Amino acid sequence: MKEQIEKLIKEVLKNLGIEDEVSFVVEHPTDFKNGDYSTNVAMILSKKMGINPRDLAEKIVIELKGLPKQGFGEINKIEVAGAGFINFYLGREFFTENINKILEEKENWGKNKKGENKKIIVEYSSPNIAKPFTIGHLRSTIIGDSIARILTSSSFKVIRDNHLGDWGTQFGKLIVAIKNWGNLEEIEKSETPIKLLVDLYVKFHDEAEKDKTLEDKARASFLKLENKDKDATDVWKRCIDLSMKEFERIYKKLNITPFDTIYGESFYEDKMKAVIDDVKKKNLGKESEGAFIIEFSEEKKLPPLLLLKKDGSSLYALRDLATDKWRKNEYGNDIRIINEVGSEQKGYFKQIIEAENMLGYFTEGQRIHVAHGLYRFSEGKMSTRKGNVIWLDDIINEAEKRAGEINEETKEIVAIGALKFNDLKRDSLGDIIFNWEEILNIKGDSGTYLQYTAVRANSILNKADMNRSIIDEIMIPSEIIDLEKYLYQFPEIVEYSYQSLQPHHIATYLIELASSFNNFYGNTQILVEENKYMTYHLNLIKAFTQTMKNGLWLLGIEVPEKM
RNA sequence: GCCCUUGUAGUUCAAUGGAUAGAACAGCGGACUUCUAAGCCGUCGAUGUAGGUUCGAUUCCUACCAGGGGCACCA
Repeated sequence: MKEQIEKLIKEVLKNLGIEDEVSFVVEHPTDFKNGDYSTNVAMILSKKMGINPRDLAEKIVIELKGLPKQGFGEINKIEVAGAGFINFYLGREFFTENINKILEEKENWGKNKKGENKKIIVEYSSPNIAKPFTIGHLRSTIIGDSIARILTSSSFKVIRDNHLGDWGTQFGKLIVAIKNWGNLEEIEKSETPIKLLVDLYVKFHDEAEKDKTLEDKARASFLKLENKDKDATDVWKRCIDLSMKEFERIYKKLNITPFDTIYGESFYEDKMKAVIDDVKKKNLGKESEGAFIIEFSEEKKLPPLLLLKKDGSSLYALRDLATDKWRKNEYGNDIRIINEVGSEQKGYFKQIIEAENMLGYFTEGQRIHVAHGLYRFSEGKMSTRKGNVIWLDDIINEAEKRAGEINEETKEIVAIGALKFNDLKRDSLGDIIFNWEEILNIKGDSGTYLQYTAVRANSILNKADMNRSIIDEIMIPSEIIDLEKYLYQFPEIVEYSYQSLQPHHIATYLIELASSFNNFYGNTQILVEENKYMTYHLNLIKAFTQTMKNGLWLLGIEVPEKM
């Protein structure tokens, strides 16, 4: 439609003797009452031509109306408005056709698309072994899962990768802590093994402030691990088993799509040497204060990237480079990679992406860091090291308690929906100040509102199928209603979310969609007999239910049977 | 010090350079034995400051103010 309108306008400009390229746009006005499409062409041109924009717009409209009819049979009305906008109003047939399309698409929408072999890795969640799964990890998990779903619906072959933090000096710290103050057998028998491991991790940092040799001991322990020391490896493996059990339980509870690959950092342990070789071959490496680093050109304004410590053991960056090199070999040169990771790592990812360019691994745009802000207390940052964290379990329990006060049966699905929506409704870049009331919101702009509205629409359909009820008094409205217009925009919203890799556009859209439904059907009388308007309404409600379901699927929010 | 990022109603969030800045919560005021109250209707209320670019700026640019984050052996 948009292209059609653009074509018509270009034709008119030609007729008016304007030959130059004009960079006008055709778009949806923000307000439905300003039409379905709108163009600013008159405002762009008016200055150049020295004509009042409204007069020019009128002129263009007259020309438009003078064109042969074919090509814009679906346009009902063309109007000049505001400062010189030309607004196009579409007729009912157009929207009815769209609703029929939605009803037909039912079975093969989005998630069932085969994919056109555009492979993309979405790396998200990536919790650290033996650290708590707190609200901090929640964001990457929820947003990453949603982005993966959006990409799937946009015909990508998505590879969901959980890049576990199962390697690094932290394990040295943990091994030292277990040796000094813990007992692994007892931890394994405990009901809350992860909490005990975290306690030890926190204790390590407390003690390390008093005893400076502890940090060195931790580094030594990690070096042992890298050298495949038997005892160290045993402790490491047992910690991983404990953590994985915990993570799997949480993913299931959160309705996160199962990962395609779960390769921890340790998986890439033997793939790092190849990167060092590449760096040396390209002469990009340098020794500095005993460490092995990559330096960037001055105009990049990036600090050097450390690959190896002075004791020769590896750093995060080297493991990441090894990871991406391996992925390229495994999935092909065209593979795209998205890392959904906190914004505090923005600078780091700039370094990684730049380094991979220099190494010739990837080209511009192939590697993307999707950043999200952090959950914070109003007093400051959450930190595992300091022990001031909020466990995800506590949040889920509290959310279920609140949802359970209204309906015990649906409390789990509602609690998770509320939690997820609260995250997905906002631009992910900003920080979130932790607040119980906000995070567990089940009123107003909430996942619960969406679930509830979807359930209610479904329930109308069920009653209608039983031939008992129908919507009365509302005949077919003479004007196109907002609900129809919102339904039409769904694919564009998904496309926009995909382009910007921002699920929140879908979230806010769904709120508007649901409101427009409630606005129209929220206060309706029910009749017990059929009438001739039934098909219009039932199709509209069906299309609505279907779109809500698709939209909520993109956010990873389930719809209960009843509420 | 350098780099990144965020400032929108009392609060939590929207807004693809467009039209009267859109919701929700809280506040105030309503409707109603229903498919639906986890809802519906009405009302009050906002772009950090100062410039610039533009026909048009919450959006782009500059400076300032105020938060948050990063910057060498953590990840």
